[in-house]
This record gives sequence, structure tokens and C-alpha cells, in this order.
Amino acid sequence: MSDLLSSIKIEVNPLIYLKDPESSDLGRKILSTSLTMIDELGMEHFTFRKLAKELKTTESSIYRYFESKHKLLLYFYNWYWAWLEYKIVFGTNNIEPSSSKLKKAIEIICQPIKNEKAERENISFSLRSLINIVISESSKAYLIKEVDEENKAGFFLAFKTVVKRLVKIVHEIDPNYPHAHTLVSTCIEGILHQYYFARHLPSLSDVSKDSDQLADIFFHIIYNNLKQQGK
Amino acid sequence: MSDLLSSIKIEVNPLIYLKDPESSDLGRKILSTSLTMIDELGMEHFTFRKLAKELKTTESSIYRYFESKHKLLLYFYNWYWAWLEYKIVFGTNNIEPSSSKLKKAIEIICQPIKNEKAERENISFSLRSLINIVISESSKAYLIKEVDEENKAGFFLAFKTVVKRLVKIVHEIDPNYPHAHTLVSTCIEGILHQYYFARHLPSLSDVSKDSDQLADIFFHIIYNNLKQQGK
DNA sequence: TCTTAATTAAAAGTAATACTATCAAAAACG
DNA sequence: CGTTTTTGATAGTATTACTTTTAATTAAGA
Repeated sequence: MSDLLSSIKIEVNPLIYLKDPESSDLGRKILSTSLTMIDELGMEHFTFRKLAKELKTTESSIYRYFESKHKLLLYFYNWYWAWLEYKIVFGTNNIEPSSSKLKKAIEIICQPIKNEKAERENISFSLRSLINIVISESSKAYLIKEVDEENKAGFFLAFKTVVKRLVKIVHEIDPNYPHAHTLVSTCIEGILHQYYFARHLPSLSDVSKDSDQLADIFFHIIYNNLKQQGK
Repeated sequence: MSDLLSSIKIEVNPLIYLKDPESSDLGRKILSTSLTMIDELGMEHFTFRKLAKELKTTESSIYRYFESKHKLLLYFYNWYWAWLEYKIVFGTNNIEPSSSKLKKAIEIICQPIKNEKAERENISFSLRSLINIVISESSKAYLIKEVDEENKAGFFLAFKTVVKRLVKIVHEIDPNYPHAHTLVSTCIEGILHQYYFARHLPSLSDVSKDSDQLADIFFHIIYNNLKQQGK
């Protein structure tokens, strides 16, 4: 997989894969093709057999990279949040006051959702598919019986790091707000789910499919709960 | 399955089952045993074969009631939200002002989570297991490729109805708030996820496993976004 | 109570999934 | 050029998610 700037590589926890898929041609094909296949079929209907057929390779070759499709999902999940963290760190750098920083961070979270074409980065795979997968499938990455072991292995770290970043900004605005983790994780998940709802269960949402209000709505949901200090 | 008051029956969309599981002994056993098994094993590891073994019956007998384990999950999902709606309607009746009504409704959503033993209702199955399933598995009920067809068939109606109830209360407090559906659905899901996070991914939450702050936190998240009219 | 219809059990079978193992062929690399 | 690494081909296993058929059992109606 490629990266945000051509010189920076998104690192994914090596415990997630058996063999680094970025290290070979087949590995990269596994990533890019499985991404669009999972987007099209959904996790339930996606299988390594179908992927192997599509790639004109064999199941056993794929299993050399990932021990299960669940691990493959974790790979995408971590890649996405690591990439987004990078964008947030860069995009909010030097922004003042903290409320604007928060706004910007939320916009970055909503941005790839809003419009893939805004992306002019050299990413070698379908960012649109990656986002769709994060929206529709990533809850399945942690809503499993094995969650505690996998958490210990650091499989959810990238997402937790993004939450931590936002919490830090929230605490710059209001150091005394006691529920920043709850507020932030609820809103990040909320953003993703609202996008899903807008598409599939519209009565659970007020935004239309292609609207760009989400960032604004969620900025206010957070901001209205904080007592601004200073600025 | 039983009910809140002994005279009232929770109705589940009949398209979800092939044969009403409440109508026979085996059906009721399927419900109560699968409930605890899904709670223990998780959806991924739960199978009709294992259930049949536990019940000393056969797979084909179970398939006469539910065409898949997904439908069984939908059954529990709908039962739960239909039951909760009932509790909300009763529990918030005659409460004034609307802000107190909102508070009460959120408490009802959090209450079974908080403490199963507070329940003194004649429910013939494990409410604790049902709640665990709603928390850990119910996202999987709608994060699927078939969501649009299933939505058309009304499989998510019970949840949507609860959201609608809360939206109505929110609009009593502030008729002009334009994002009530987003706010309410985000918070209801947020409550469930926070409980999961508190248990399994505590760095995404500020509440401890057995705390009862959730209702308060989420009441304020909603309330602070509303401009109170009159009372 | 006898008959009939509905329900469940038993057994077997199918197609697909989620893997694992072995070994040979082909690239790549030093 | 030889060796290590990577891939392909083939096969196999255990389990899942069902379906089908037939026989036995139970319940319900006349």
C-alpha cells in the first residue's frame, strides 16, 4: 500500500499479518483487490477462495500473508486510523485557538467520507472502498469474543490513538470536562454510523447522503458540552 | 417469551420467523437457550448445531422456526427494542417538564444495562444475556449487505421507533433543533458502545464497568445542545 | 376415544467455508 | 550460478449452514 506523502509509510502492527503484504507484489495485490471485494461483497460474503480466484492465485498463497479474513480486516482498520491520525496531526498543527483545531480535526475525520475526489494523494488503492469498509465493517473488528486478547496485542491501538488526539484538543478547550473519552469516541463512531444511516436507514439521521453538514453537527455536539476557557 | 406485565405480549415482526417461537415449547426453549449461548459464545461461534445438541433436538427442528441465525438475532434485537419502547412510554408518561422526561427516558435505556437485579419483572429468560447481546451483537444485525431489503421488510422498525420517541421529547424541549435524529441515534448507540468500551476497551471511555453515570453523561450531551423553550 | 393433522426426531446429504499440509516450480538475490 | 525465498498446484480436514426425506410422536377435533 502506498502512503500520504510518497516518503512516509503507514505502519501496521506486524502481529496482524504473517508476512508483510507491502513487501511483495502478490501482497499488494491482495490488499488492493480484497479491499474492493470486501466493499462489494461485505465481510460475510467475502472469502479467501473468491479472492484467490480473482487474483488467479491460490488460497494457500493468501494464507501466507494473513491467517484469517478477520486479520485482513484488522489490517485495513489499523491502516485507516493510522493514516487519519497522520492527517490530523499535520492538518491541525499550528492552528489556534483550540476550538478551531477541534473543528479542523473533525473535518478531517469527515472529509474522506464527504468526498473522495478531494483527495489528490498518491494512494494506490481505492480510498473510497477503504472508507466504506471502515464504516460498514469495522465494528465487527472489535465486537468479538476475542476482543480482550486482541486489545492486549495492540490491534485497536491506531483507533485509540486518534481518540486520544481528540481528547487532548478537547482538554485544551476545557481541561475540566470529565467525560472527554466518552464524548470523543461516541462522536467518532457516530460520524461513521451517521454516514451509514444516511445511506441505508435514513430515519435515524438528519443528513442527506451527499451532505457535508456532518462535521458541523458533531463539532457542535462536542463544543456545546465544553466550558471554554480563555479563548 | 414473557412480557413486562403478564397481560402484555411483545410482538415481533412475523417476517423474522418462519414459525412463532412463542407458540410452542420447543420454540420457547430455542429462544431462552440460544440467548444464553449467544451471550457465551458470541454470534460467530454460535451455531444451530450446537444449539440443537444443547436442546437435545435436531438442526432441522430449529430451522423450522428460524431460517438462519441472523434472523434469530433480529428476533432478539426487535424484542429488546419493542420492550424498551414499552418501558419508555410507560415510564415517561405524565412526567413534566420535557427535560425530566428526557432524563427519565435515558435512564430507562441505561437501566437494564446498569443493573439487571433492579428488574422484578416476570421475564422467563436471561435479561442480562439479552442486553449483552444487544450491546455486543446488534450492530451486526444491520451492518450487512442485505440492509436495504431487510429495512424494507421492517426488520429495524422497533429500534427506529425508540429513536422517534426520543426525538419527539427532544423537540418538545427545543422544537427548532435540526439534528435531533442524528443526536438521538448517536447517543443511544453511544450508550451501548460505552458499556462495551468500559468493559473491553476502557481507554475509549471515562466510566468504570459498574458505574451508573452513563445516563447523566448522555442526558447532558443531548441537553446541552438544545435551547430550552419555556419550561 | 378414535382419527387425523400437525409437530418433532432421525438420518443422510450437499455445497461452501475456513483452514492446513506437502511438494514442486519459479523468481529473486547475492 | 547456486541458494534462498516466494508462489503454484493439489489435496485434504473439520465445520458450517443449510435441505430433504421419512418415520415416530403428540395434540386437537369430531
